[in-house]
Amino acid sequence: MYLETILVLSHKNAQVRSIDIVDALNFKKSSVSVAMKKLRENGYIEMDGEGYITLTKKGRGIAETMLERHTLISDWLIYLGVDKTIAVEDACRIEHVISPESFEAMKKHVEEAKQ
Amino acid sequence: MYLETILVLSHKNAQVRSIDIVDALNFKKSSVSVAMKKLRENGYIEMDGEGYITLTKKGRGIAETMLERHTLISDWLIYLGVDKTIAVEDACRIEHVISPESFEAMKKHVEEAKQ
DNA sequence: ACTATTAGTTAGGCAAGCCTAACTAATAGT
DNA sequence: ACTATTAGTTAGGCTTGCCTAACTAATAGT
Repeated sequence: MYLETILVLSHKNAQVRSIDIVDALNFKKSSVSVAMKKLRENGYIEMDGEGYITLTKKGRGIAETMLERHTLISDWLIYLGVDKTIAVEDACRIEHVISPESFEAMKKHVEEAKQ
Repeated sequence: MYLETILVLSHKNAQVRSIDIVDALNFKKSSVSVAMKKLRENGYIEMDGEGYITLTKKGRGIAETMLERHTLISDWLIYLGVDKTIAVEDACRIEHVISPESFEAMKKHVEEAKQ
């Protein structure tokens, strides 16, 4: 969730700080601060002296996986007629629980169905 | 999760006790005991003197919703070529996070696609 | 200079949902 | 009768992931 948000923010913002994540996710500063600490400790992100956040290779990989899942699942739900807001919320939750196998199968299916 | 398990067990077992749920879910007795207490307190199940469990109307409704979701999602993933074990595990998690809107859209799509 | 705002931190709380450990109570085996 | 097994309970622990509260430190407004 956090990694994906950082990736998305880095696309449109040039630089990403904790406060941007706070605004994006509507969480509290303290929650984000603690989460960033953990991501730092586990080597998913790096933070420079001014608090600017960059994804490590490891973190970027996960972020990209999540973003791909999110995009495909929400697009697909929207394509099926689901309201966009709901589709995005559902994709957000499904992307975290679906296995790589199921996602790949779904991806293949969606790509075929859309043609 | 628990309600759905109770419904499935009641189909094949005539009577359902906590221990049956322990075996079905591979949880510990204490976890199931605590969970049953909460379900009882919130009016989802009833337990008689011998510990036999029945779903209330409220509990049955939720159990049936979950089971329908579970069945449709896992069947669909299997249909897409996902290994059955993985499909069932994924369905288990997705059924709890998908909205009614998305599920209905998906159901419609799956029914059409299968013909 | 003084104050307000902004960014970030730590500490402690709380709920969910699992666990182990220690217990009661009833039934079954010999 | 005594013991082992089976079913169930309570208490307390742990992790995740959010929260509020109280704090530091730096920047901006007048």
